[in-house]
Amino acid sequence: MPELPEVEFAATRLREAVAGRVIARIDVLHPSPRRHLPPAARRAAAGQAIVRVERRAKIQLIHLADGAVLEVHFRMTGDWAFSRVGDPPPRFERVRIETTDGVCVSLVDSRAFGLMRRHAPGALVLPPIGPEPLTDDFTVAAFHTALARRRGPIKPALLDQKLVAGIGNIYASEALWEARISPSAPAHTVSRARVERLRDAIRLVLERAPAARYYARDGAPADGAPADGAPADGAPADDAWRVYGRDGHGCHRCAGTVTRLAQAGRSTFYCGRCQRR
DNA sequence: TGTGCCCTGGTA
DNA sequence: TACCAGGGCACA
Repeated sequence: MPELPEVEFAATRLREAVAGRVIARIDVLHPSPRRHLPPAARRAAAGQAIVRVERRAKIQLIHLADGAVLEVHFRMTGDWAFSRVGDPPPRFERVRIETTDGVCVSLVDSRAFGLMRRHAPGALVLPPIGPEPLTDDFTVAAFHTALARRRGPIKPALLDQKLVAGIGNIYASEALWEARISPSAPAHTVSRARVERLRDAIRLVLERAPAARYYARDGAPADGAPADGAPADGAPADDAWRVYGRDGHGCHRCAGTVTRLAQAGRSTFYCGRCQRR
């Protein structure tokens, strides 16, 4: 699941592949017009140079020379695949961007949850997004204040991008485990000291994540990723996570057992022995 | 604030 | 063959 480190890695690869090049054409290979660019948006983007690629939370923004912006969200299984025009298309290709000098960038997305849309020049509006967790903007004071306003359990709160940018279901479980906080703890009851621990834990799990661990779903390593690391089937190495997906296994820290819990329709994994409310 | 929906490959 | 996974959005 691409979370912040993986999206950062993807944006970097995209930047290196296409910055300065000119879009020749964009093809959509999935029938969902709501998720991908309609014909008028594709026509408008053709002929435009790509001037900049940036990332905000899990959103990638491709800035074009005319001021328009292509917004891309990988959701669950999206990734970039890079090739040359004329090469066979990668598996699960949903959108294909070709440049005038023959570079081909494919949005590959096995579950087709991903999103690409065009914002007209000057019309870019992003949803409210909280601070980037690896920057100085992510302060304990602001994080504590935001959590204090939440009445529900803390784990679903961490998934709220308005609270902090880029945390997904996996790293939410991992960070709470690192901070020894129960995912069921009411967000507003978590003390400032524990919020600080959680802030540090979020940074730890994000910084520890080797971005290259995220692999394209077609089984091939993402372009530019080292050959070592995760298995080629896209799954994380067995020991990649401290708690995520380890339901029924022993806690890595204490004698407890990892338990799965459903919160807001998402799986949460935690140790009931060393993670306290 | 919680639930259901989108979507489809992989798994039981 | 049915079910599960998940990010973000609309809705109750």
